[in-house]
Amino acid sequence: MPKKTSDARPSPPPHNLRATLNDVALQAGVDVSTASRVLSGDNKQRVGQDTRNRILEAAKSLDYHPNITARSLRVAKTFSLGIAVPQLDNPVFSQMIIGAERGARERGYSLLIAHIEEGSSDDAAYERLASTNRVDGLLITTLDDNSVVLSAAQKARVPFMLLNRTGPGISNSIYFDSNAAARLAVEHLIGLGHTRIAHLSGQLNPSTGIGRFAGYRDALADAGIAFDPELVAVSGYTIKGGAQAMRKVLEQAKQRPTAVFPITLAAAAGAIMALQQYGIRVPEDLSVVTVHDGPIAEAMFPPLSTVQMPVEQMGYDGAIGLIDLIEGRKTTTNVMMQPQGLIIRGSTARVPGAGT
Amino acid sequence: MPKKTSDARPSPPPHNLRATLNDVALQAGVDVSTASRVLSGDNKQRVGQDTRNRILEAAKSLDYHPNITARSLRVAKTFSLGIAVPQLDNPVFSQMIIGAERGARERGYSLLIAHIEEGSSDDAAYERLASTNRVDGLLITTLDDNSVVLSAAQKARVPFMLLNRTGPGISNSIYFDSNAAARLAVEHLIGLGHTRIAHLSGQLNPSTGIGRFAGYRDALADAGIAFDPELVAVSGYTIKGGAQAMRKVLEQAKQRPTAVFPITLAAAAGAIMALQQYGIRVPEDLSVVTVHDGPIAEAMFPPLSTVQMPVEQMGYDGAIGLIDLIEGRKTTTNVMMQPQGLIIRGSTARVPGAGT
DNA sequence: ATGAAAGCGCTAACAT
DNA sequence: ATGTTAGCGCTTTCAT
Repeated sequence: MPKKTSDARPSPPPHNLRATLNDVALQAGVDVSTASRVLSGDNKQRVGQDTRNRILEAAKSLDYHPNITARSLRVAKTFSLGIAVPQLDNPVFSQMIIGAERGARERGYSLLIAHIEEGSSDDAAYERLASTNRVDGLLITTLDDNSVVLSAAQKARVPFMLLNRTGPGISNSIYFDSNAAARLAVEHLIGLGHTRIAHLSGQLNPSTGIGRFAGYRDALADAGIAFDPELVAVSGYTIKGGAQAMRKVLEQAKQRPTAVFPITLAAAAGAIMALQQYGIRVPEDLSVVTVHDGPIAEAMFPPLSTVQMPVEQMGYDGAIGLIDLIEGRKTTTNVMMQPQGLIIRGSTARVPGAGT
Repeated sequence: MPKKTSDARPSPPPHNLRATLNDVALQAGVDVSTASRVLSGDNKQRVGQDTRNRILEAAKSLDYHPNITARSLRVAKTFSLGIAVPQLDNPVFSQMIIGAERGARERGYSLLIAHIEEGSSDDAAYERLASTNRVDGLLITTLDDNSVVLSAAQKARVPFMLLNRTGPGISNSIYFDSNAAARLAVEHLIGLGHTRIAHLSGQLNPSTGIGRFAGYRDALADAGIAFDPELVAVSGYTIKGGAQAMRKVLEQAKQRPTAVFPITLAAAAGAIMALQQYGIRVPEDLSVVTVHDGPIAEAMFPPLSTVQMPVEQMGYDGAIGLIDLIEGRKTTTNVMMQPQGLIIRGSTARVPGAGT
């Protein structure tokens, strides 16, 4: 019985559409420019306390939300960041995204993701994001060598930031001290009395692969342990690669190692599979430690001892740094993050036959 | 010495800024509306072959890329989709995102992600995405009950699609036949001669939890195996929950089960950890099978037998369906996906003491 | 302190 | 088949 549209009703959306700044201005009895001054967030604009209140009130009563598209057009910024990842189902990248999303959100930006399909060139993903003017900046991650990505990023003509990598000529990156992380891992093994320590190494990526390998060698050298090339095999960054490399080491080494340091969580998972095939017990017969304390480290059996890697933090800092870049607060940021520590779980033990 | 700005130079970006439609029109000697007709993709616009070519050529020579923000403002669409996920480092969600991103991209949309922080209400994430007019539609995933999410989505006032869930009053969803998947898993065990089959069940989510539990009971009933409540414990969807539930079953059951069907990959990982603590061998003493063939299924020891779940496909179909909704080609889509099959790996074997 | 007016780059009537 | 015009919602000089 109550007529739906009677007289002055303060029903939030006046029409079916969303309220615009103009609607707010009308209702507050001011000009839209004044409303803008109040509502644009830039609250250092001088507006009378009284009018300001009226505008705020009107906005609330109309459930006003700025149309970010219009604002973007006007100020020539999209307020969004793009992140391109090669594999989404890799804890390193998902954690990075979590961090980046948080950073972006805190600064009022959105995060747009692009998945770089296996096989398609990286260029495609960056072009997609940047050339259509969808993003103000790019967060760049890659498994491959930097060169490809770099040229793609240049082409994009927006500021960009390299995540988990750096390199010559890179003016913006946030990366990890892989060398220090490797040392931490290997020194842990050495501290447990191990001397025959294998390494399953990376190859594709200079930054991670070389850094961790160097840390491994340095730690051995510092402890006066001779480097034995038979104890090293290239695993890359996959489970399968880890398993293959582990088998290779077991077969090529005249004297079996008592510990292994696989370059990543994935390689470690593969290594443990291989060990179990051989009937080698972890950690009784052989200790395993790796870098990156991702969620599956806890889920494996035995739970893996790992060096903590601030992956989410890298994503967060990357986003913040990129925004600083975009907004002109900085022109260059190269930050190396340190490993946060060692989490000792069940995969490492004293060298067999060493007493307590 | 060469003057920077001499006469007609075809250097791609005329100024430091990007070329606009106007630049293209100028260079082609046509009006911007004509250029728009050619370049807006809507190529069923009638434009003379000759002018069309000139415009295309000009666009290429200027390296023109449409400003999507301006287009968005004009047509009142953002050409982007939002997806809100509760956990990014869960293979279910990462695979869904991969699929959704692919679907969106194929249709010229971008995918914007929002991470629902633990503790913060889901509302916040949806509001963030939708109320600032950043997205044309929402892909909704949740671990919790639907009700919360639903109200949040309504508030968002954009079309939305539920992923991996459905419910009464939901007009758009794409979900999984959990019942059938559970049957497949349990029938596999029954086929191997098992009769004492435990189940680690969900609880939080009606759709997944109830469906899989029902499939478990149905499969038992069909095989004439009596349901034994002692063999069931609630695990939820985490590793820790899986381990606890497994322990509970082992302790409460008068006669130990010979097989277990944990509700998810995470629960299965936890269960296996618990079994290893008890010195129970998989699969010699006890078989394990679960649903969702995520990447860690292969990485575990023993590699897990699982029912394949089309997670990525759900993401893809969800995105496509949502876009159909947005563009008015459909008004309702409720699709139930079927399990794709059973992958038998090393975690299931014939019941102990049954001969070949 | 506030209003008037212009314009970001694009698309879509409405001419012609 | 192509040009003219208006305007999406907002911010930002420039006046007052």
